Amino acid sequence: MNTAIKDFTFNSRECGSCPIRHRAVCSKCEPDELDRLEEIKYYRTYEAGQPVLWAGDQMEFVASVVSGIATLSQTMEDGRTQMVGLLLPSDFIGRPGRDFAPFDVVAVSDLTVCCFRKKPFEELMGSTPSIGTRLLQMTLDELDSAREWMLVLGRKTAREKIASLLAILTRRDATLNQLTPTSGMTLDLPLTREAMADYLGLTLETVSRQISALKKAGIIVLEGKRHVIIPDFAILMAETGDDYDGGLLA
Amino acid sequence: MNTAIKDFTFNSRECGSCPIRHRAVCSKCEPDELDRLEEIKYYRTYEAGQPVLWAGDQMEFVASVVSGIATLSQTMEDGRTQMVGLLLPSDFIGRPGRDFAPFDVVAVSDLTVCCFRKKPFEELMGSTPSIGTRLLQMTLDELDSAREWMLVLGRKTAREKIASLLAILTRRDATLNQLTPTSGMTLDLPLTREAMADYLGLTLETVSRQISALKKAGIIVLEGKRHVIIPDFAILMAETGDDYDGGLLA
DNA sequence: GATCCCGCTTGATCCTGATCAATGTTGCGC
DNA sequence: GCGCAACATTGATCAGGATCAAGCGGGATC
Repeated sequence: MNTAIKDFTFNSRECGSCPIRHRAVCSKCEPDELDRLEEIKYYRTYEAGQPVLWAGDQMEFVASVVSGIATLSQTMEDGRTQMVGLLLPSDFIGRPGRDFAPFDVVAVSDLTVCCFRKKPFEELMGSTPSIGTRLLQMTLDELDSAREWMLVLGRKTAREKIASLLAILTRRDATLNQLTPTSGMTLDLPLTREAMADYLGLTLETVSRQISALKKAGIIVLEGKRHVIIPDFAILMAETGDDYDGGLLA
Repeated sequence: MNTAIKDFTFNSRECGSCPIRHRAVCSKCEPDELDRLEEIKYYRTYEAGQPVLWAGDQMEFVASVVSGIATLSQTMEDGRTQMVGLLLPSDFIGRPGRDFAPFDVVAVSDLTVCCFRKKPFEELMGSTPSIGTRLLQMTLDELDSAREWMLVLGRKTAREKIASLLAILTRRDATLNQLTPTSGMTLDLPLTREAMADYLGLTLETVSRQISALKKAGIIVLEGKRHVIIPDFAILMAETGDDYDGGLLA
């Protein structure tokens, strides 16, 4: 049985120590399978606002976000849209074994993705079980996040929704940059008010009002429209409605 | 490479032709790996209302629903709860590679599950890539359903939510029983009004009112509280807000 | 510097679904 | 058959967030 690649994912940045949290194709791992990944690898860039995939499109690659941000969303005929996922650096795009994209993928900022041609990637997956295992773990993570988000959408108030979003973005940011502070955190909002609304199942006016309310309450400090300072992360967490035991990664 | 088991899942009912939609461990497939599955297999039954797993519990098995219905849900400290999944016969419970249950699993009706001890199952998975591939596909399916449900929770009106739920339950029922009609369908609601409310992010009163409204509009016919007749599935679909092209499995 | 546009904020009002409350229905144990 | 409990329906009122509308601020373009 082939276990050449022991740990990795599909992002090719920062391959120093191949930690799981980097989810990086690690050039230090095992050379032979990696060479095959390298062969089928290429980069793509998108400008802010550009679509990457429309729901129903044929997918001829799987990919990993290298830099920038994309959204995964669904739109009804009458224009109501719901974001179903936020793709940040190290996130995976694509479905091995599926031919068509199930949701719209749109670049929100300038975006670079590291693509692997789908056919050969699937073949490699078939011969390297650890890739499948890794992908299963990542998919289970995504499934858990999606289900947690269902609680936010179905049961939380507007204020709790905003607090939850800020908390999640702050956490993702901190783990990506390997920070572990608990207070005095900072966050550059990657989304417009409208995009936040689409993520939270609200209108942009409500988003704006609730952000103002959190600001007035001193729970966040705004510098400009997008730069958020969080004086005390625990206080923000208290607004989410979730129980919180103190760690950043609770 | 080991490909003994070509297609299967983890339910052991109706193994006649081993179609993907049965998701059955098919005793007609390949004997050697199946024997190993049989070795680590056992059944459990739960009464209606009984918990199967609480979030945070150690999981020592993975399982597949044989008969009955269970729910996957999350509850906030103040009691607000959100259902994040409905487990019907053939659905899979468990996370290979994870030790703790992420959500509550509760039997809604009398429930029988077919369990596999987790450790040996994971070992079998490691040596039989097709199991991992199959599980990845199933997990991707669940992820897509979860994301579709996010649109329901975030953007649909109460009436659309009810219609969506009825449509989904009807479809699942039809595919499980291999029916392919398009009209004159019938559905026995497996859920109380409260459970429906928890699934849809509504209150039970709103669920009741909207069901009455659909009844008054002739979109559904009720016999008793739980038995629903759907005179025209397309008309029901029109109430969901989704686009619908005519097939039952659109 | 003037203008425009986009993203955002704020205000006034409306409406959907929540909440509170009473009543109805069904099934079960006795 | 009676009483009880769980489930369900219906009504009255309330409130949170949507909708409609006006205006602000800052960056890009001319």
